[in-house]
Amino acid sequence: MSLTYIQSFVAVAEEGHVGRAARKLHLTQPPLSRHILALEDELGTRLFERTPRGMRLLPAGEVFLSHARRILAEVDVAIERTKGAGGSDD
Amino acid sequence: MSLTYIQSFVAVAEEGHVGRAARKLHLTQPPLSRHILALEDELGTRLFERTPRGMRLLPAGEVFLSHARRILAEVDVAIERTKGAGGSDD
DNA sequence: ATGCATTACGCTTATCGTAAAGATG
DNA sequence: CATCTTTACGATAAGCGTAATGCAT
Repeated sequence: MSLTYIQSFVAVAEEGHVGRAARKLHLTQPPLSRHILALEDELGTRLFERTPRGMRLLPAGEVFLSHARRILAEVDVAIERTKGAGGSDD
Repeated sequence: MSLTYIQSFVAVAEEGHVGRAARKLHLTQPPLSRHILALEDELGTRLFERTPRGMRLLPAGEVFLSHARRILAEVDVAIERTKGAGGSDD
């Protein structure tokens, strides 16, 4: 599991489209598509349904999405608060 | 930021010793030491005090530790629940 | 000298981007 | 055939381990 892949997943979930999510992440489609596939492989389940219009969340994907957002938010908080705690030591 | 580095940090914090933490993680000292240095660099603050006996948490390190544990626990929950949600689809 | 952490350095593995290929309306 | 995602493949970058170095008792 990797935070990069989690960020990729959230972007694709929000855009519903690998191409648009890739631009948002300053990345090209292939690596982003691989992130999703790797995540699905690691979790042992499909997260998106592939449609001609793009990517649509499956139930397992929605479950993962809520956790993914929480994880990323928690990481942001961890960074911010740790920087705050150490700022006076430098 | 990387989940691997966060796991490394928690191991070193718990062992107070890079060598022991490395064995616990099935790794050697140098990469583990680099994980900690990279984390400190990214956070812009020292997380450990280096003593002749090993590594001792600084205040900023203790702040980061509590968040780190929460992040790793949340990741575990995310995996478990997503697998559970998708298990019937396969 | 001992017991730590860190730095140097060569190698392996992971990840990227361009280009080509599948798949579906 | 148009619009997506995915696979191939060559190149770059990240990460590991052994060995050497630094630092403090």
